[in-house]
Amino acid sequence: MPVTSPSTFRTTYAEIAAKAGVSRATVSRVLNGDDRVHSDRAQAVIEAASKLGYRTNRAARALSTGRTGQIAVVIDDSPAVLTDPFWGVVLAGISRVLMVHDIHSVLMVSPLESEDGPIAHYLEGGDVDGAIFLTVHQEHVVQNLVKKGLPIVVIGTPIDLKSEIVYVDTDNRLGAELATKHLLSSGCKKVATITGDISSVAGIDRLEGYKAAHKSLGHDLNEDLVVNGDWSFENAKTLTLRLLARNPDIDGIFAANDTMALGVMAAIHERGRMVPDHVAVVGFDDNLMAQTHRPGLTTIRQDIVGLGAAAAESMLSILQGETPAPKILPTELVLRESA
Amino acid sequence: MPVTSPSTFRTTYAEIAAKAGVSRATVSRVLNGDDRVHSDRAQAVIEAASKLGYRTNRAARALSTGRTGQIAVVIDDSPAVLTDPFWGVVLAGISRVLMVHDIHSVLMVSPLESEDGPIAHYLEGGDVDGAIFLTVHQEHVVQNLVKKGLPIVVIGTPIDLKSEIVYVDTDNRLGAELATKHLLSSGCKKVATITGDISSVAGIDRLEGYKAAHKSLGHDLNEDLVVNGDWSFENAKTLTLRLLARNPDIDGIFAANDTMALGVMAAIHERGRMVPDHVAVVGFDDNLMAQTHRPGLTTIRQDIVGLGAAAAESMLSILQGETPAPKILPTELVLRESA
DNA sequence: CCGCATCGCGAAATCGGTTTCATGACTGTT
DNA sequence: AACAGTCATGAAACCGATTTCGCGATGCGG
Repeated sequence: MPVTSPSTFRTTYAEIAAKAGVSRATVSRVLNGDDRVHSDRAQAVIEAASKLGYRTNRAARALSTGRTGQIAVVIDDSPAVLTDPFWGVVLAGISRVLMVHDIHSVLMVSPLESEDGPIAHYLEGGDVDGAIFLTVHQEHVVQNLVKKGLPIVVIGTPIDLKSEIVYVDTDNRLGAELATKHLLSSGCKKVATITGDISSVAGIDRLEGYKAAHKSLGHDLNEDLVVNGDWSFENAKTLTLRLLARNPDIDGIFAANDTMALGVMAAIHERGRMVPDHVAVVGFDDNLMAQTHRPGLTTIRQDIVGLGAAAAESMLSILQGETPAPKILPTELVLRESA
Repeated sequence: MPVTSPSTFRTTYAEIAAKAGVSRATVSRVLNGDDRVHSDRAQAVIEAASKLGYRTNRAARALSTGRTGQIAVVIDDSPAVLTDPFWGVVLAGISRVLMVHDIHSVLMVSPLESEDGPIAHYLEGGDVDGAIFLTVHQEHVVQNLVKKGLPIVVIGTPIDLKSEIVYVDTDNRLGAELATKHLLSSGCKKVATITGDISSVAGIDRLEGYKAAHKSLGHDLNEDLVVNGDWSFENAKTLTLRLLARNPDIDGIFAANDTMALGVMAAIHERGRMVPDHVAVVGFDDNLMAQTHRPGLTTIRQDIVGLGAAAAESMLSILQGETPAPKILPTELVLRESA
């Protein structure tokens, strides 16, 4: 149907072929870097293509090769996720890498409820060559897609299926250890932690890092100082108030993310105590709020762009038939005023 | 090239046609809702398609119809943009609407420097049916694409080309007026404003709203109380310190976004003054920080998801050959502690 | 100088829907 | 009962790039 679309002006191989005096097959070979073409002919093709302003028609190529040149990026459609600046930056990391390889990122914002939900539906439809998941609640859905042969990379460590799913993640354990060690070695005697959601791997790992730091520095572990949070500001604040009431002599708190660290500081202030003089606080993530809050939040910086880039690179690797090992990215302690 | 891809198992019209005992043409008609097919045959086709788990091949369809069923979403690749939670939410709004119409969002994260930059390149390539721009610095680049017939929607009001570009925006002027009126009518005598970047339309409009509120409530406008910021925390803080030094009796400040409002509050505290007792503060956006900061920030809420959804709907409308009018979304005052 | 392997290249088939066009069946009119 | 006009349907062309296949030309060994 000749919908008079903007693409009316697109050049095709036929035109290039005519202009360069070769066949369409040769045009294809040249433009795809097949070196078995005489250099003068190749030159002619390249010139013709550039003069005519040729753009390859991805649909046609996809139909012919079975590869779409597109990767789905799947994000959970919940306010908590989309509101988090974290994912925007990850997205940028992914997009940059893929774009260099002439691959488009197709955004799918939707709850990945079930195996036959809309997302799984789309992904199985063959519209994309693979999928990168930014958050995974339903591992078996992912596993199912993997089994069907769809190249998949997950950002964040899987709980059960570490060995079956390609993933990239921040070194949560070591980061948390760094944070806790900083508190312990800068003089704190009694360091508590507000954990993240400990049904998530990140939550678990950051807690383990906290414990490892104590062990490694020869400090006793007091289970009373470990409080299970849920990554949110309000909850962390409430928990901290309760924690400080029970243990007034706490002089350091490691919050498993920055948002909670702000909640922790709010609670400390509300109790009339000072950060860091009375209680030192360290967070995790180094998000914008860590920088803009006063006092500035000492925290663990993740390489967020790097996380996205690593995911994209793992995807490229899978597409080339390899099976990349999980990638764990290092973290870094950022010193500000809070500890 | 028969790359043994996951899509090896895809059903085609040929198989459905065979199973239903009709021709491929008829399959196409039925699956595209052409009602000129006997209902029993149509039924047979539908059943066969569902039994075989048919998924339409978008590449094939695109090649045939010239429409890709994809819309580009273009975001500026700068930390300031990607770090802003705002855009993630807009993205969700866009994606939701488009997905309902079976249109994919292709993410393009890149600086849109010039008319022959990579983005313009892609967009002209015909890989997408249209483009939604989340931020626009170079209006002429956009205009150029519009002239070439590419359906385009811009989020945010254009500076020069209001009449030539389809856009959606928040009612910045009225929102700012609301904010300022709230300050003035709740007893503030001397209300200053830290503007956004006044080379942007949002910056200008929010400033105008500030002025309109004064006029409307019969307050004099003191140009000394208008300070040009740049949307950033640090800058706002510095400017506020200077402002308060010059005008110690300021008792209200309207910051043109929440990030700056936090900077304003930081400055106020640093001067040993209290929010809102000494100086009341109102922001704009209602982002996460407005909610988590203590004291809670009174601010103007934008319907961010709505902004994305409106953009997507305008795009759909353009794709149907219409020329939608600009859409300006209403705002709402959110009362918290800061004013 | 001849035969066989190699090499560059074009003709044509292919990917999977969509759409035009022609055909045969059927309806209704006189 | 014959004829024009609908109508549902299938055969085939088409979208544009890729790739197989085979042909003619060249290069090499003997």
